Amino acid sequence: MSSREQKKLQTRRAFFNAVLDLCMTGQSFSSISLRQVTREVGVVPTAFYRHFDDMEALGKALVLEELGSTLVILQDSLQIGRKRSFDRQIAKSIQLFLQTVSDKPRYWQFLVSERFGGSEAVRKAISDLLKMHSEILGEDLALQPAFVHINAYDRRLLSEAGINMFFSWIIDWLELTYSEAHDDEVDLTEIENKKQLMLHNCTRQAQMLFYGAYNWKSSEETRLTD
Amino acid sequence: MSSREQKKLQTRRAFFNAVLDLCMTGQSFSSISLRQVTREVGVVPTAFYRHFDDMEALGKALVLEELGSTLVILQDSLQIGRKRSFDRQIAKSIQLFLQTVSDKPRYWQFLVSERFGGSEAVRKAISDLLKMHSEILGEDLALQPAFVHINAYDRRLLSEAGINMFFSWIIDWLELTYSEAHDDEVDLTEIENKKQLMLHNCTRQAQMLFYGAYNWKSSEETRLTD
DNA sequence: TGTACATCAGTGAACGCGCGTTCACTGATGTAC
DNA sequence: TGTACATCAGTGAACGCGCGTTCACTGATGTAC
Repeated sequence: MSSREQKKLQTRRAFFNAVLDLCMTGQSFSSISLRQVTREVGVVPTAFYRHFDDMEALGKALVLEELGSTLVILQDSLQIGRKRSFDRQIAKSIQLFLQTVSDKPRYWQFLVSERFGGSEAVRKAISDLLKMHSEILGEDLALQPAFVHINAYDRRLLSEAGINMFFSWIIDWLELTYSEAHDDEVDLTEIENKKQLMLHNCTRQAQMLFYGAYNWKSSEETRLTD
Repeated sequence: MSSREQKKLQTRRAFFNAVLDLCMTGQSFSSISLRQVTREVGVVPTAFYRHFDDMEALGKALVLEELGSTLVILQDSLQIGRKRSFDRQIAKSIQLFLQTVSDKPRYWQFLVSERFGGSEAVRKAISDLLKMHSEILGEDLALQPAFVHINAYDRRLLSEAGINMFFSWIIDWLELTYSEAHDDEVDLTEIENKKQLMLHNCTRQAQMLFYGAYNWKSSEETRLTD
């Protein structure tokens, strides 16, 4: 790759970073302006068009090129283990997942905030990403002895429900980790206690779901009407 | 109440309606402008300040005054019945819930899209609303024989997980009902089939969670670490 | 290797537009006598 | 009941500002000979 191409790619990544940083200030993607982004990157507004047609294209590219790899974490986290006891493994998985969320807060915050957000293109891109990953995750779940009795279709439903449950925790969890990083006057051990409590609550919620799956009979018909 | 006060209240409600209508066009609340709203209401931009300090205040008031009553539906829907058989009642509850979502699509779309959206005030207001309702719902669940063995704390966690699961379906469900209403060329029976399939999938996901709760032992300790 | 030309990421001025907010106003409704 | 004044929801002009997008440009990097 030529040094010119490298430089261009570097700027492109700077655009992605700028969007993520701006989203961390509390704004949603659809309320961020093209000029704000270029200001953050440190280029003139017109330079934007060397990389993307418009903000929608930038948002879509950000999801496709940067956030896909982030979701791979979900696979590792939700691979409810094969060696440990069932309930311990759930706890460990969630601890792992929340840790990776804390490690890359901007990625997860963006995914959650924009999943049902104002940009059609971004919404669609995230939705497709999640669909793909719940499929993969559904296959992974087959490896866990506790779930072998569930058929592929229902495993897919279980992984979808699991992902949605995991996603529902992210914003509250990130708020805790932010206050840990920024509010100097707050007692750090108090936040640590809150994090432990949240970890405990999340684990119990996940256990309810996965206990249900453990006791699941795929053969049983779902009766919809009277 | 004087006719002048009545007229003012009417305009205030018109502002709420305008926001909901604008949000149905695919925009997020934080990307809607004050002038857009007043245009939709049919008043001059300056009239806005007779009712709200700024857009944040409008958003917050909308949640507090209009959307709280919408969530009461959740109570009725998730009161996993006392007369029916367990699994049939789950199916019926979800059917009921999705029906009410279809009945007031603007309300639910706003709640879901703005729950993790760009306006701090709106986010907080929705979060508080949901917290309150999962508390009420947790108490309601005590009335279901299948859940009496779960302690209050865990019932609260269950209702929270249930609400989050229900919320995760809303956008996909609304997309289905929109295509039913607008895409004339699409086969209506095909959409009806998709809706039935989704109802089926949602029911199975909910059953996994509530089966887990049914088999739950509150006394069992949640072990967090190795 | 050296030269002459092509490419193209980033520049900077300019545009018309919708934005939030100010201000003094109007005229219908409400109130006091 | 009739009159004189107060209230206040909605008006309309005006403001400065940041926006997205256009255009002709610059100068470093890449390519052909």
